[in-house]
Amino acid sequence: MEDKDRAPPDPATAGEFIGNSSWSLGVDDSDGTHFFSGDRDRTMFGDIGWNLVPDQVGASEGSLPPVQTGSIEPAPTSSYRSNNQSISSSSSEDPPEKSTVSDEKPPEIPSKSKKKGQKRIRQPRFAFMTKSEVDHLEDGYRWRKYGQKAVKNSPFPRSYYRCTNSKCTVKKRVERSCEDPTIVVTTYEGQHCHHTVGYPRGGIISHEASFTGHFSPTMPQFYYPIQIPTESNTCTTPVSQHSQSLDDHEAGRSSSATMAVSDASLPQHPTDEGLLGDIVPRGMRSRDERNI
DNA sequence: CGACTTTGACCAGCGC
DNA sequence: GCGCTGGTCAAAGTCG
Repeated sequence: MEDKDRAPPDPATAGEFIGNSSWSLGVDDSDGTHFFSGDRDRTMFGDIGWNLVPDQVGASEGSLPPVQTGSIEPAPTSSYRSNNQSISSSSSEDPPEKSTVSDEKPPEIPSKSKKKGQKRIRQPRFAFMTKSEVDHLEDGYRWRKYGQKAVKNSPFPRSYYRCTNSKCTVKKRVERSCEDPTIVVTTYEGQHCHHTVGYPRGGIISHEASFTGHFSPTMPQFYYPIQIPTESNTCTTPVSQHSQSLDDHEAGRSSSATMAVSDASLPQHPTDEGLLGDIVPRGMRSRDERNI
């Protein structure tokens, strides 16, 4: 088990983002979900929630802070199991500086206490799609699977994970696109109130880590969004329109790999402010970058 | 032995 | 009200 945390990041498990160089932002009215859209390259992600890393405690309790801030830190890597199939992400259980979600306990979620009459509180959600052959992408945190369900109109089951940190209420949902089985859709809910397991051994970080709770400018790359239309729930990942471009890029690749579109390599990006700018205040970014 | 996964059952929300 | 579906629980099993 220890080996898991020490193993070098596995590109295959890290997955590959499906990205683009042109994108737009839309909103899915079904549940206040925001989706980024784009049309090229590999990285793709959509904001299925209201924010990424709400700074204030309780922000996730329904309120939707317009700006997200949060702790930014070196992202981690994780580990993988020997069979290379069931990968668990490593994570740091220690919250050295719970600066952002500190003082108070994380928002209480009636997860375990499924008491009658108690309404489920939705946490901010953020989803992205990754081209990967493995379902569970590593993101620097450790997750415990607590459920799996067959999804309507999809041949692929959906897995439910919870952060192993007892104080952390973050959950994530992993499922494969019904239209493009090579694409894994990961949806995060909530925000981590702790740091990741540690710094990446090998320097490769999964994209997930950067969005789950600690948008990390330390990572040399950012990802560009693609549209994740969600007209209906029949298929959470209608990525067909992207498949082609993806395939083009993926041609020749045997499997998924951690792939990031670095700022530098994205000339057409809306600006490196783009998504990042919407999420992490410039000041914070620079500050953290200095910590690299 | 502890951590994690699997899996069936249960519960709540939602649409009809 | 009823049925469907998503989400969660928790016991049992697996693995290192």
